[in-house]
Amino acid sequence: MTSNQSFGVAAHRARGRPRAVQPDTALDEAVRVFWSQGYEGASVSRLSRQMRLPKASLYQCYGDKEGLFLASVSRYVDTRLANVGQALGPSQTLAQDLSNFFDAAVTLATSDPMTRGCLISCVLADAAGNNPRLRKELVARFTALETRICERLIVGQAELVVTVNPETAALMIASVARGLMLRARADATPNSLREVGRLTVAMLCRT
Amino acid sequence: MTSNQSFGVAAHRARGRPRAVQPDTALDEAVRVFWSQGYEGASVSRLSRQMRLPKASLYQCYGDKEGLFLASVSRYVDTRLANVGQALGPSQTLAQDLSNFFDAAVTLATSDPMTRGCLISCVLADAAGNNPRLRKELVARFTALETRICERLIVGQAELVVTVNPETAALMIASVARGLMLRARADATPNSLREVGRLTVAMLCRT
DNA sequence: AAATTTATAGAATGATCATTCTGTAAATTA
DNA sequence: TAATTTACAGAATGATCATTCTATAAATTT
Repeated sequence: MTSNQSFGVAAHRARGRPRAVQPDTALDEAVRVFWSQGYEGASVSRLSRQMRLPKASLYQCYGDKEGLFLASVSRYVDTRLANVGQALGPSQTLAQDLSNFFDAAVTLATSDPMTRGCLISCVLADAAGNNPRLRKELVARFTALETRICERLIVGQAELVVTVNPETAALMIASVARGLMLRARADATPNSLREVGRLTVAMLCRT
Repeated sequence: MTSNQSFGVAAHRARGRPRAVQPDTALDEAVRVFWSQGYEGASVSRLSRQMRLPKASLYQCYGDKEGLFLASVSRYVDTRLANVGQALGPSQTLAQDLSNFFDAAVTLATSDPMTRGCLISCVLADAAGNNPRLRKELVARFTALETRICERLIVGQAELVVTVNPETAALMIASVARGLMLRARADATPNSLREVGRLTVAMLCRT
């Protein structure tokens, strides 16, 4: 009994020779290559080899290197950053949710020495310097996180120490998180970074 | 009456044909190229052209591209980051010095649209992913700032809201500053970033 | 003035870059 | 089974990469 390979219930298999690897699995490898090598530093040859996807198929799927990178960023957001955002809840107190948020970010940025830091804060931010499309992508990703944090702050506004502007506080929290991602790129210990998260929460929330 | 070209009073001019451009002037241009293009994204041909320094002279001076980049980072620290660190004083209250520090960082990161963000936080951090020497440089530059902030906090410890660990607070302040640099890379307005600095200071210092 | 020294301008080099092409393999459809 | 469709494996392409070489220019020293 063969599986239907995640197609819909009544879907037929696509015509032609099937792919040797699942596109999502291949993208996970692309994420790792870009994350460690940077956008310009990652060669298509290396990407193709590590993804185990032939160059012709790679260009068929993603158009060009920039398209592959943008797909990798999306995959990274969906698979690696998803639980960082989910930690914001609201599920517990604001202080607890924010602590979980920082802890999840630190764990993501420090768990694998080959992929330290954050694909967005460390790699996309560099590539955004001279590439309008990548800069637009960076703006979108940054704004999305700030909006998410801001909404959580508004829900729990009574738990904030003083009447701060939620938008400014959200940008401040996002800035701390991004600073931690950067610091993780440079051999910081997870514990030292977690302490920064705890301090930030302690200063923002009522005891 | 010819100047002695910034050599010592009794120094003789060096033998051989003199350079067409001052090395420091050339380095300022290299800083701009790396800052906007990234380390891997900046080609030696472009660097040579924009520095108006022939490739042969470039290699004679700096060894290779990595050496030129490290020299550019040093130049950037000395010329662009100097006043950011100096803003920490101590010259006024802790709150005022920290505010000036954040403001100087924001001004640096937003004043020229061709060179948004920070050469260290946005460019060196990316290149540090797979290059041990550049990672070591990143660690050194990051640590230097944190040490500088920590010393300032210890001097003004009485002005902090509560008894916080100065090292953790220093890392937190540095993280906010780096997060602001990243956000500046993505079209943030100077004012929104300055507000984050003000909020951070307000939370850390006694009114 | 002749010899020496260093920089210049730009061509040359070999490697690697992103991208495309060629021929074959593996699937579906008729 | 024959025709069609899509992917595979890897060579080919032309551009660009970092780096070096060649020949000449501009300075100092003797």
